[in-house]
Amino acid sequence: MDKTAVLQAFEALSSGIRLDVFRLLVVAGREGRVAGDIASTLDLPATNLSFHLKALTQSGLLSVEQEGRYQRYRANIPLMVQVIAYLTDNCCAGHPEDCAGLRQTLDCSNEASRRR
Amino acid sequence: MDKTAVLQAFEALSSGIRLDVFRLLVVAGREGRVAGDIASTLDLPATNLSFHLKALTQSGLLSVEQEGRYQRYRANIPLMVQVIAYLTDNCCAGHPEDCAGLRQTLDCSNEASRRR
DNA sequence: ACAATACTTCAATTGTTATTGAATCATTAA
DNA sequence: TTAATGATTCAATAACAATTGAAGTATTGT
Repeated sequence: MDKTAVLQAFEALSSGIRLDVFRLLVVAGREGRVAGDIASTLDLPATNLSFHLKALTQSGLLSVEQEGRYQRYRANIPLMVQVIAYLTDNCCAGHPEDCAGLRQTLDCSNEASRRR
Repeated sequence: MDKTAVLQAFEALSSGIRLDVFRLLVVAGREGRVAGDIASTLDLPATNLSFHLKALTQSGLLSVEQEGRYQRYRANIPLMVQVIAYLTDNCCAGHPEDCAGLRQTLDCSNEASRRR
């Protein structure tokens, strides 16, 4: 994973609007959401949302697919995982207990995470 | 975990210098590193590094401790974990297989992660 | 006490990012 | 084919972040 890609991802996530958009699409999963749907959910002018969707897409965190006159956006989960891996790389070198919470937090197949 | 805290963390990580600093300290672990040490490792002027250390510290991603005339910085791993949790929250609702790579990637106590 | 070292703050400049309304493009419905 | 809808682009303005050198504060060594 190269640093500039990770940086672009963090830049993309460092705006409140884009963070909301991305999280919305993380939850939406495979189905994704079309732009207008996102705009009304987050109560944003189309022009401003478009600006942020472009930034997120250019960072690679979102993908777009055209559906007639709609644009369907989806979160790129594998990229998200790679970014996290880059950040946490070697995080507990010598002291695995320091980041014990990490595995637990991220085991999204367990009960606790479903309750979160 | 509140959104503004997460945003501050992403803002902090969205600069190449701060990303390098943070990762350096993630690897350094409990021991941390003093400012001058970080400056020489990353080849940065003290004044510029100081600016970025302040931003990282204000975001909560770093802690500082004074040691005589030195300032020792450490990564705040629990906050990093919370930020990741916020981002990945509900990431595989209904489709656990979509983020199967997540658990594996982040199991830093396993062999593969030590080799990364 | 004085000088040196470690680091931070300040102020000025430069560069980058966000927001908005108007205009545009593409697709669908009448 | 004309009108309506969904979405993006453009240009202008406003807001914010990064870098630098000079000055300042705190601690240690002589």
